[in-house]
Amino acid sequence: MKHSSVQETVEFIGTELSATLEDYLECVAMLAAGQRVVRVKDIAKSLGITMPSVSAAIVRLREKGLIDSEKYGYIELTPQGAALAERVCRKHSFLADFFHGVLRMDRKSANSEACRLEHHLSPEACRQIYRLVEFHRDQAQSETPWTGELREILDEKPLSELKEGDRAVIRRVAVEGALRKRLVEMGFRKGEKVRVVRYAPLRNPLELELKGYHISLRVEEARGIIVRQVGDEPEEE
Amino acid sequence: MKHSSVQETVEFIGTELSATLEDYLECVAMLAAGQRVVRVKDIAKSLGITMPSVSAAIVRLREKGLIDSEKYGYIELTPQGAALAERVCRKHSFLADFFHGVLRMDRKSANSEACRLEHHLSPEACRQIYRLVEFHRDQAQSETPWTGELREILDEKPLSELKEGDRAVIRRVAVEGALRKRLVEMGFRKGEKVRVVRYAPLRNPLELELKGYHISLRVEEARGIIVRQVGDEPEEE
DNA sequence: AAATAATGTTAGAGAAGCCTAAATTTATGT
DNA sequence: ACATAAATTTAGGCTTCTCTAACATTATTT
Ligand SMILES: [Mn+2]
Ligand SMILES: [Mn+2]
Ligand SMILES: [Mn+2]
Ligand SMILES: [Mn+2]
Repeated sequence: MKHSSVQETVEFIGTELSATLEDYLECVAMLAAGQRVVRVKDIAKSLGITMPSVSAAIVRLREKGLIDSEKYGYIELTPQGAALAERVCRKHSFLADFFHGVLRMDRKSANSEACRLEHHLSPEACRQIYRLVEFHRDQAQSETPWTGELREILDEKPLSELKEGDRAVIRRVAVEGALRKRLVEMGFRKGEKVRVVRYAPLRNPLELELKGYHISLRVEEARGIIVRQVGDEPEEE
Repeated sequence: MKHSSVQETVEFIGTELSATLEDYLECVAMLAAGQRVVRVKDIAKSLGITMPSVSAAIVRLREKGLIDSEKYGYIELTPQGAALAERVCRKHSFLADFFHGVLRMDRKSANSEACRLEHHLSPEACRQIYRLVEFHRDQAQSETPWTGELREILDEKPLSELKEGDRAVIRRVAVEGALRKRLVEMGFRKGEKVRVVRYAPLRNPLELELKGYHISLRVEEARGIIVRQVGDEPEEE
């Protein structure tokens, strides 16, 4: 109701949504999948935005024929809206797979990364990333050596980036000179296990556990110790 | 001049630029590298934006202490501005490497892709992609088999996506039934070379050259023929 | 069946970013 | 030097997206 005549489904061309509106659509789709009905309140909560802003966004989406709702009522996607939401979700999902599965970021970061990028990727880039993810999964499954090598590289990070409670194995001490000598003498050697016990209030120094002893290190020093995080990520696929 | 006291360089915290402003900064840096002076006109032309809009953006950037310029005068980056621009450029550059070098997109698409995404990637994602690019380059250099396999996969595209004049080798016919039989009988077989002679005004049908003969195909039919583009991309690294 | 609470909409405002049209300033040519 | 051209800024307007405060509707209690 609004368009007068033919070609409502065919006229699918001028469908260029802003990143924001795509997120609203995606959000509605996800909520709809988990609940009977979707309300302004749910969207507001889920996106961390006030209800009036959501209300206004819903109006914009309704004008584009992507959402169907009546005043004070439930919110539903039109078929067109659902189709678009589905597209966004697919992008989100395989981008998250890329960041988590291939690039080894934790699920949460991978998701937020995906949700920021999903609106800016061209279809071609999507396709190529999708293929890369699939290829990588196949190769990882057949345990080709290169996927292991890559993982080793990707899992390296400076000790200073761990969070409280994280455990890691030391890979190398990436500083030279006196500091290196000091660190090595303290026991920071390849293969050794460390655990972050606690950050001081200002994140400096940080307290570590190494071979049963507790050691304090300044963040600048910890930055030079390259570790491989361990124990995390219970692979909740 | 504006901030009254200490810590102008140290206070580097609240430096969250919008995607737009990052692009302005990047643009100024690039122009500055290629010319003696940068003017509003140059930026406007380079970004495809009107001069008044650029003027306004310059004001916003000057307020943030990232650009130094006086009315009707040249535009320069402050040290802080240059530092930020440099960061954006680095992101752009290795993202472009990712899309071109790893994902096999053509340079132009890779660049525009990179320039859209560069503003939305977290530092962690940046680092991981950077590592992936490096790893891939090393592996491709030592000609490991998997990089070749991956390339084969990434280079596949439907015949319908080629542009006029493009040449390609057929990899497979990805349809079943009568249409498949017809296409195969016409000569669309694995290993055969094709060239796109011309698209009809409405992009349908498209005229192809196959084994010296000219053949017309509807786009829907061409979509089912998976090819590997060839001859393009003179590797202008 | 009120009264109260929860939810949703309206009104109004502000920041970013874009535009066109109209000054204003600087550069250039004779 | 002065007229003209080019570049820049100002002024004013528009869209998108956000917010708070106030009002309206719907749901829940009592
Ligand atoms: Mn998103
Ligand atoms: Mn998303
Ligand atoms: Mn950019
Ligand atoms: Mn860029």
